[in-house]
Amino acid sequence: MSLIDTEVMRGLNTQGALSHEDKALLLGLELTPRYMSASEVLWQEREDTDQFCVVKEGWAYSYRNLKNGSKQIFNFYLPGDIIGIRDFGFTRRLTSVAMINKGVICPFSYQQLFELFGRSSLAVGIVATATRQQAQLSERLIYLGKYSAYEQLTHFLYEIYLRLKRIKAVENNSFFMPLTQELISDALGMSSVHVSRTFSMLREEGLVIRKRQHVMLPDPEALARLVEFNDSYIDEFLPPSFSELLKS
Amino acid sequence: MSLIDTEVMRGLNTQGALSHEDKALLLGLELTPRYMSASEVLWQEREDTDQFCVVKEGWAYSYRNLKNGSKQIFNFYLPGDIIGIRDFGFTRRLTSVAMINKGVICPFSYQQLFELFGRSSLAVGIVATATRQQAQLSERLIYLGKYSAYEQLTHFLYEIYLRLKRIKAVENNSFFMPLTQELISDALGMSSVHVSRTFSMLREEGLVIRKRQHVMLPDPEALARLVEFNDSYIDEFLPPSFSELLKS
DNA sequence: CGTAGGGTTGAGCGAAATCAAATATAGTGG
DNA sequence: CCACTATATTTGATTTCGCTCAACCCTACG
Repeated sequence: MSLIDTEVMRGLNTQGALSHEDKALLLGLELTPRYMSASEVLWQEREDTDQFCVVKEGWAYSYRNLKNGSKQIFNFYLPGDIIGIRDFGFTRRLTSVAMINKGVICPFSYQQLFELFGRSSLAVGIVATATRQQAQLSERLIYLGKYSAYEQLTHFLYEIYLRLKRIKAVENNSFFMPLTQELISDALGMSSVHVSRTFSMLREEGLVIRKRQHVMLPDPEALARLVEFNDSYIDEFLPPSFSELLKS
Repeated sequence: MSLIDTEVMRGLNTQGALSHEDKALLLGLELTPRYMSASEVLWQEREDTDQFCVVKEGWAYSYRNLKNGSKQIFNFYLPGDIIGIRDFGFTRRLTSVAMINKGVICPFSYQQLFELFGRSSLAVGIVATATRQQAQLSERLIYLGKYSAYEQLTHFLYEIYLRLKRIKAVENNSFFMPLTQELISDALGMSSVHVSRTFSMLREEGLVIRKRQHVMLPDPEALARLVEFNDSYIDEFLPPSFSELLKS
């Protein structure tokens, strides 16, 4: 999974906004693969910020260890996602990042990112990518604040499903999800015990079948209807006007 | 309060990264003031996205009306803040935005933003601004997920205090805060009744004195210690290396 | 002086946390 | 291939935080 295949960059590309040099620059970010083992830490909170990463394979997550001993997970990163944009503009890492399972990442430097900024289209692409991450976070925030555990977990599973579908990692409504209930609980701000109970409810209703790391959603759209899932933050295209604006 | 006075842009400027043209472009965003009354709506969720705003005076907030009748507030915008970056890269608004009290905003167009992207320094500035907003949101998320109402409100008040201090709107540890407890409750994901109770606790402990729209924190740092406030996401400078990278 | 929009206070309830114990299941080395 | 271990998951019992409902109070303002 390459950056160039992400929603945002594909959008720019089909709008004809990416030159050969642009694409070359983008691909240049992914030349130095690094093989990561499960649980390996990419960086810790408060370390100096000096690079970003593209996930090529495997899942990663960003988190903060809290003073009360628990842990808050912010994001799960799937193949094709950029890790570290959140820290752009800060000298130190705001969160730690670690792999969930083994995988491959491609680190790239601030310098390389700045080269992208020299090209409007790519600057636009980066900002759009960053705001999409932010939009994802915002949706999570809604569910944390105002909805029940049941609705939260439902929303979470459907979001993962959509994101995986976009990168062609869903087959027959089934997908691989290397998350423990503990990890899910740290992301959703609930106890792992309650995650288990909530999974049981979903299972009894025939909405979610989960066997260790394999999840099947017999009727994904049923989940979406349950929580009135607003998929625009994941699925929407770039505004068509971007191509016009980039030409001027 | 102008964009050019924000932390991020001042940082770039003192690093010598902003040319005269850059500054002119920035100031050009603030040429068309629009006077807004209290509660006036800037835009609604799902409307076409065609502009951004800088807040010159007054407070605004972004929110989503939820299917269960409640409302989730994402951000409060203070003078100097940019509204709408969250929607960049989407064709429709992800959230509604409205004024809290009366004020002045300066709208600017996508076209104008794209002109900024033609200049690396400003593109960097915009991304840094966007990620700072995201960082703010992330901190909120932590408190929503893992901390008690008491800790949440404490954190919230200290954050507002810090943001106001940065724009010189704090005097003698006192500041003007045009928020009802209802608005606060919609931001923090708790009931307004419980916000009231929590304010009472803070009052009894002598940590917060609140009279209508005026708040005084006798000992702000005491609040910060209570929640181990990590102020890097508000107060930290841009990485010094930015100036080097922008030259190349 | 009356009213309306905040804010405060009390009582009862419920969702989810915590604590604790019992079961899977995957991996490991022998 | 099996026994053993560590890690996940499930289930039950109890507690707690914060919600809801309801009444009441305050104060700014026409």
